[in-house]
Amino acid sequence: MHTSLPDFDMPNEEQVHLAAESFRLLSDPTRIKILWALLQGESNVACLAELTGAASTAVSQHLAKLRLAGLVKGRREGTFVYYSAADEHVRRLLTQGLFHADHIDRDDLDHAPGLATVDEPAVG
Amino acid sequence: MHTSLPDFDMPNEEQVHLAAESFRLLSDPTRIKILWALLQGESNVACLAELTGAASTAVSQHLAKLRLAGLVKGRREGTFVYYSAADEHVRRLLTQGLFHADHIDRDDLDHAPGLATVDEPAVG
DNA sequence: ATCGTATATGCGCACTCACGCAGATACGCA
DNA sequence: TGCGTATCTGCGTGAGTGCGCATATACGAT
Repeated sequence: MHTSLPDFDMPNEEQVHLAAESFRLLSDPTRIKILWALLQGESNVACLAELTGAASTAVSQHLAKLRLAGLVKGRREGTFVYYSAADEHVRRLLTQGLFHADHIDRDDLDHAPGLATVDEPAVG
Repeated sequence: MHTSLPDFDMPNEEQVHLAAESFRLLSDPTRIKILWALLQGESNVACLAELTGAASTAVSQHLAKLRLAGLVKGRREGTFVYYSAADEHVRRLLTQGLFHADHIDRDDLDHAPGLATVDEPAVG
């Protein structure tokens, strides 16, 4: 049936699921702004709310999810909680996503597929 | 109020939105499998359905969304439509996401379970 | 102890999404 | 022309999600 690709390499179910979960956490504009801000320095809920234009409660809920996923970490100082991005993976993912957004070649028009050529120069 | 960061750099609203949309498209396990398969060679709906374990209609709908977003492109050959990944951005994003899945440091549970070191997916 | 601020959480609503089903469409073949 | 296969699309359903509101908690100050 599906022929081809004898040595086909499909990631583990769990790995796929985790990746999907990570992407899902990055699929919200408010969370992207929050993470982008945290990549430039730690901040607290009120500050992030102002920077992102979202309500404090919304920011807090977003931070809770990001913290559960391990994408951000919090440091309490008095009544404030200063958050910061967890690691460089977040930066890479987010940077790639935003960079990708600048290079999107949309063909949401019908775009009859008469083309071929799947040439893919090796990635560095 | 939010002090700090005088030269704070926040991406455009549109760029954030586009990035969120891209991430949202990558936030589904079935679509991740589809894209991962297409990164290793072009394939058709039935083949992808078998590889991913999803129904043909579901795969077709996923491919439609991915095509609208410009992440995949289709080439018709008779009754078959052979899909392939659009560009290297998809590969980089997906690879980073799957690679990131291996290095997640969750703090909702004390630590990740077994998950025996799956070597980084060989790209290119 | 009480009060005020900063943050977190439970609840409800509106919205989106993935999936399955059925029907429509495109293409090759006779 | 008609038939069979591959793919696409419209509709309904169940599950998930972001947000706002109200409330609860944590901390410092008095």
